[in-house]
Amino acid sequence: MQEHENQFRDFLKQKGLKLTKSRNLVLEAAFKLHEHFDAETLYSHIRAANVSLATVYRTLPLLVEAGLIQLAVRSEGRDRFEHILGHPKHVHWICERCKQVAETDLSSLQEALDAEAKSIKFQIGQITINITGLCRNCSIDEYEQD
Amino acid sequence: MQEHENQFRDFLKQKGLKLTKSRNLVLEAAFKLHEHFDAETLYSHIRAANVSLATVYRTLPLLVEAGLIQLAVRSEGRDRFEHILGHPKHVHWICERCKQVAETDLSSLQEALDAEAKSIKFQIGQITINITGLCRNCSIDEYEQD
DNA sequence: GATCTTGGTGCAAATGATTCTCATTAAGGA
DNA sequence: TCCTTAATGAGAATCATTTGCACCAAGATC
Repeated sequence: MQEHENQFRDFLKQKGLKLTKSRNLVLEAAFKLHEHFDAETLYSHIRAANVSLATVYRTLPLLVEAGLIQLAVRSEGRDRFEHILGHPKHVHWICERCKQVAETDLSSLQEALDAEAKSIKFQIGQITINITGLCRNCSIDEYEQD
Repeated sequence: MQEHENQFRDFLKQKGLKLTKSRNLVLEAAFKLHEHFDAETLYSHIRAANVSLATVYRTLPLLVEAGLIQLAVRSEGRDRFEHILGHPKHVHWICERCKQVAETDLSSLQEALDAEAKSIKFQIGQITINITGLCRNCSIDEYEQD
């Protein structure tokens, strides 16, 4: 039994919800997939087990609420998630040109954010820091091609 | 002539695009509206001038590319923008309960971000920092009601 | 300022991610 | 095992955003 399964089970019980076969499959698939995934991708991995796309969409918010995954980026009209458990908070560096997403540690910012939150008495849930611009390779290309 | 009008004109010229009446109306409306606005709201302010919703949707990305506005938050399925010009970068504190969005200064984080960017050689375009959680009032309510 | 080239516009239809409806099924406590 | 109630699959519905198209208007050129 993995840690995320326990956490999901506890979350559901506490909310009076049921741990079903489909929900478990969504959870497992989410944790097997790499960093970023969208509903459709998740679905493609478990449709064979007769889990419907609707159920995927219904389960995703539960996983978010349970603190297991988080909305990472919205790209090309689709929501992309990533798992949080065992994956420390981080900054996303999104290249506008090649669309690649790099990540860096958040710790150097954490302190300042906590102080800010304290002063306005805000209870922090999720932190999303996305920076768009040009990655190293693409900013070199700009010089050469434009 | 306002500064944002000049900036938009220059941007369009540089891209070989035309400054049309409709585009100007979209720009003006965007800068007249308060902080956050969505396409539909913008449209409601200029539809009387026979500007179509499609044109609003077509112009918004141009304003973003011109560095005049930026996607602030996606909320309730809709994209919400805000103008950047004369509006320093900031952090959004989004309450999950009452949906209100507060803003605070970004300067305490700027230095750390710049250092990070430098070390991975990333050319920063836009910075989006959204924090979800509970605002002061709503976290008080939680105690009382749950 | 007339002409011409090319992009822009309004309108309506299309798209596509996400949500909802509903009849049926299955957790999980008693 | 039974029973209550939430969950599910399938497909229809929703709704923000995009697109196709026939007509229009910037703005450069003469």
